[in-house]
Amino acid sequence: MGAAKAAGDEAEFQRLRALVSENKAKNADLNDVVKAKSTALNDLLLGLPNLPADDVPDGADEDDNVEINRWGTPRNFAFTPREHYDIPAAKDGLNFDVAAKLSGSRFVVLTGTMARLHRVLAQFMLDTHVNDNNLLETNTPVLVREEMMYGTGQLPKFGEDSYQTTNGWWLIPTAEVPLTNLVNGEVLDATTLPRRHVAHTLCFRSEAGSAGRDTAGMLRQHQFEKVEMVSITHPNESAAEHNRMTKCAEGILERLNLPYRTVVLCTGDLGFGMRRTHDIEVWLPGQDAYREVSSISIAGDFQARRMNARFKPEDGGKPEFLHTLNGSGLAVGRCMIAVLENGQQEDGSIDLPEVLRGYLGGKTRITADGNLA
RNA sequence: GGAGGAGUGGCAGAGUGGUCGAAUGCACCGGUCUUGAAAACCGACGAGGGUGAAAGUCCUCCCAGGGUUCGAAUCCCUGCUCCUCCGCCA
Repeated sequence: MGAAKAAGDEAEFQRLRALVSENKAKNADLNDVVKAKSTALNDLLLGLPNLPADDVPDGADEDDNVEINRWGTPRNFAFTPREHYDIPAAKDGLNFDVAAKLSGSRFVVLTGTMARLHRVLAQFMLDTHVNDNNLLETNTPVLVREEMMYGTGQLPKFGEDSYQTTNGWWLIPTAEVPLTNLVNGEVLDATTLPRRHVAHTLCFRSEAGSAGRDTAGMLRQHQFEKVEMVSITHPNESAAEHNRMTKCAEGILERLNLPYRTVVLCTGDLGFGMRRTHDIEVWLPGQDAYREVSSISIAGDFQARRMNARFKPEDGGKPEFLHTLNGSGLAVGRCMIAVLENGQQEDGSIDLPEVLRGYLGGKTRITADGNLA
């Protein structure tokens, strides 16, 4: 038509013009149909969970998880060990009442030695991951766009578990969201893989559906701190990376001399977007139970597909989807609970792990009245 | 928060309604020249997807999404991002 116009052939131009106009209406109708159907299809696809890896054990719930590692021996207590919030050395520094005044239930105000221990634990974790495990320290926003929550799989199905600001940002429930979405929409050079990030962030969770569970102490909070690891890998490397990350997390507990066990989640307990998940559970003598301090998962290409995150193969082939993995390394608050409960003494004081001494001015314990000594 | 301006290939930067997926320069790549390199010169040179054994071929893409039009990089609307100024704040 451009040619006809340029040649000044007005008759041909008008004929073509009418023809196009006619087809245009049909086209518009068809486009509407396509759009409606593809939106519906997309919604369905976004609601589909990931496929478990072949070696994930079948099972209905957490009782069917399979232990794959156990480290350390729980101490033999000559007295009945207390829960963290009842230990004299910790009691005054964990203030749930004043936190309730400020913010409501499931919050805590830490003061003095508790605040310092909490901070120091996070720093110890970061230092270990950066210096010994070669992860890239990363500091991210904790408010993210909605599409990032789709990218890692929190949305569309699990919006009620997180918080959203009035202008549309989401508060991250885990640093997995910003760290993984760093590669959202990117085509990476294969030679830059793997990418290994670690970040210490606040996390926010509504804890919808957990009413009445773990309400005592600081085990389950709306706001907590976590050191998170995220690896972006070539598909061939992701399985090995999963084990590497698990060791990184386990290493933190070993250095802190805290007994733990590692389980592989069965199909029934596996999260929406994950192929295989290892949970690391630390021994809490006050509860006489192993409790989760870390969850390390391989998403395969599940998140990468949602994010359209790809890499260019070294042989120059077409871009392929990356694999993404994430894991806590570790939940700071829960880890502190373990330090408190495992180190408690009959006199109400707490012996601290050796590795923290350098962070605590050489001090080795918390006295029953809450001071470092 | 207010007022302006801008988003084009790896980078810079033309293009303001008609064979534009897009000038030019730089970078990169191949070659000539050279003992070698540089310079100079010649050539090639955006991305994603479909199809194909390959050569090729088709589709989509000028921040994103809508709209106007027979036709949009170009006009309109919305969003996002960046820049400048003012305000405010850590």
